[in-house]
Amino acid sequence: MQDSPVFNYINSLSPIKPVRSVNISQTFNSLTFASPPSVFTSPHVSNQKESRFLRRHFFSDSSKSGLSSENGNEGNTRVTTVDTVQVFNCSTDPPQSLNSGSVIREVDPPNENLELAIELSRTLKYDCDSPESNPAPCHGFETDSVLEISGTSSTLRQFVQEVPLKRCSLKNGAEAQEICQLEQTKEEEVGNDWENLISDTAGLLVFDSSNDAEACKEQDQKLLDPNTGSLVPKLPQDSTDDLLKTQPDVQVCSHENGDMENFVTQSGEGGMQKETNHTPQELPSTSQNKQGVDFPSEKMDDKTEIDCKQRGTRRRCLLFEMVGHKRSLEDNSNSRSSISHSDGKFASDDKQLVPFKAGNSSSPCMLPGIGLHLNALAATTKDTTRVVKHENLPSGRQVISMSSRLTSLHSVVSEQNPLNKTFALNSVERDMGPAVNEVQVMQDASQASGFGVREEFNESSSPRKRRRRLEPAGEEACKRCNCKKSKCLKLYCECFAAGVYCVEPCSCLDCFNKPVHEDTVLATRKQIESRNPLAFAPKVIRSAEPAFEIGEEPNKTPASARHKKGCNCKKSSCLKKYCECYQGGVGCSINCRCESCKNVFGRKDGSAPIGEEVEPEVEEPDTCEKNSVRKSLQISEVQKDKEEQYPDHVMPITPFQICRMSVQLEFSSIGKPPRPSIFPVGSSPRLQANRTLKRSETLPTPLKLEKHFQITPEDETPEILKSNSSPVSSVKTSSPNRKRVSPPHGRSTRKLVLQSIPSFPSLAYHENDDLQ
DNA sequence: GAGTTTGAAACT
DNA sequence: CAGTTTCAAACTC
Repeated sequence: MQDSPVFNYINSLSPIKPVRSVNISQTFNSLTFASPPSVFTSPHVSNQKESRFLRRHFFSDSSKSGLSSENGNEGNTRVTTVDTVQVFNCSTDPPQSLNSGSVIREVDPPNENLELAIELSRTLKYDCDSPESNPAPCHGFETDSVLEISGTSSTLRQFVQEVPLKRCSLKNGAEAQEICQLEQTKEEEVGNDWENLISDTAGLLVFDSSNDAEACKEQDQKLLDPNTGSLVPKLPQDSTDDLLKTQPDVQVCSHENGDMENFVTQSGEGGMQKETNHTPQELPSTSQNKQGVDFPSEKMDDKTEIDCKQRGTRRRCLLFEMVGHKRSLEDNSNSRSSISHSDGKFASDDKQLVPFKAGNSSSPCMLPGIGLHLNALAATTKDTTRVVKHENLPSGRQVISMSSRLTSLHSVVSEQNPLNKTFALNSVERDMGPAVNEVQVMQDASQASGFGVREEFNESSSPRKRRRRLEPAGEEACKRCNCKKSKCLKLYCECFAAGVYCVEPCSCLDCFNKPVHEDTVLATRKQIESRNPLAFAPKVIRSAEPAFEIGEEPNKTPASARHKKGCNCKKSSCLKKYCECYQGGVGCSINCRCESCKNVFGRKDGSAPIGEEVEPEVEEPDTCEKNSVRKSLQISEVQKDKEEQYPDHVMPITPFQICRMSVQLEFSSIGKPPRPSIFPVGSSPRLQANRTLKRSETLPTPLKLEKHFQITPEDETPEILKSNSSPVSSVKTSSPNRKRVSPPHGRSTRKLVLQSIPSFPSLAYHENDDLQ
């Protein structure tokens, strides 16, 4: 690992790490809140909420079981965790009622975001922890806490704050009161500190990402210092010694396995630290627990504890990252360090994640796996089954990335075992950090054809995860090729045309559109592009204006949305999918040479489209994708509704796109097996063209793209936009799903984003900005 | 599932 | 650029 370029890259980024913690938290916030572009903003919220619920349910089930076991088994630490759980329960339930009320109050506004972040982290944790290694207790705790937290939206804060409190107070009945007081004081003092808390927690999470206990410790310490530097100092204040002595919670965290607890503790610590900062007095009483956990610095136990904590944080980081990857790649930067460290765990996590994903949409994102993961992600987003499949599938689909990095990575990943892949991907992606945006772009591009958009970023290769996530879901679920003579190296092949590798679901013969033949694929792509630079560009271009206008019904394709080349139908009357215009859900235009055009979406002659009736039909073919996507989108994003929903309905974007989006969204179940991974087309002009189109007004792809990207980019995008107005960000911002999933405030991600941003021109972003 | 239809992609 | 061939999806049975 250390020798790996990725690791080096991460190291180079190391300076940022300290900041990351804070940044990350912010990124989450931004992601959850701001990230979504204007279009997605509202939807994000909704998505997040929904996702929460889903996650909650999922977690609740698993977590509950885990809790029961954990509670019985674990000692102090466990108790603390239990307490935390109780606390959460209290928040919801009257009994302890510590300060749940007050806590909730504070939390409420940010609750969603926090919850999202927490959930994400949780999900990530699950992923990481879930694997066999972790002792049930730890997981149980985390899950429980998570569940509870998720259950009570307000709990986030509580969760963080309470966790420490819990530890401290759990044993002591009065502690709860103290905690409540602390929380209250915190609330009063901190006021909006919850964000800070989040950020802190995020930082912790970042640390957690690293799996290896030792590495984690080291890194964690390092990271902690920078990130939670405040925390460290605080710890002493809190009289960590007492805490440590009193609570061996650290022990509880079985280094690797105990991560769950660690997470909790850490999260609590994060909150505690802040809290402590604010309310040092209270700390002493409750601090014991906290300190024990938090301030292991001096004592060996402390160290171990710290490690555990760190681990926990790391995992969280991973979790965030994971989340981020799935939903928003933004966090990549943050997770980098953690990721690199946690590789081994990741693999396990990923595996676990898969199941989780299935259960939760959260899934983990899993970005983890590159090809597979991406596919899985896509699949997972929609269906758990897919996720599983993806996992099972070694290489799954991969995006074809022109960029050397991406391609190489993809190839490597694809070749690697699923776990390894996931891991590598994660690391790579993280390294790629900026690439995240690219990934989205890639996805978009891939959808349309496009790689081109990402070309710039392709180099960064960050897009992979996103791409994978996005792409796989949509395309995989939706499409498969059945090529027999083209070897899947011609535009006849839908997979190839979509910029994705063929996957198992494909029935193609002599397929060369696989990561193994990456070189061939890329060469062929280049050749085709040389002939037609727009060959891989989306066939349907929407002008943002009309398409999304509220007034228009989704069914009707905006005048702006039209097929790139126009159709040439003669017998189908543009009423069947033979017609690319119809298939794309757009009306025929002057460019069409069709005969007896009866396109429901709009006739060549300019006659008004039939209207809504058409949509269903058009969508039907893609129903799986579209439906899932739509649902997810609708649920998730209100703002986007106009654009997204309409786009989905109206915009007949390529099914791939839809599928991908849906995948990214995570919600949807899957319909179809994962699709080929997207090619990281390097420098295809397409991408650029697409971007331009988007900006200019390419409706279809942009929408989809936006959707895909929404999650991660959003958070970043705003910032980015502010700073650079990178296209990538815009794209990402658009994807509501990710936003939901990862609320990363992630400043660290910001960094990454920034990098990526510059490279991309954010076409979609403009729209988003406008919308915003 | 096999066969037909269709129109885009590829080729000349 | 037009015409032809190839191809695979869409469609039908």
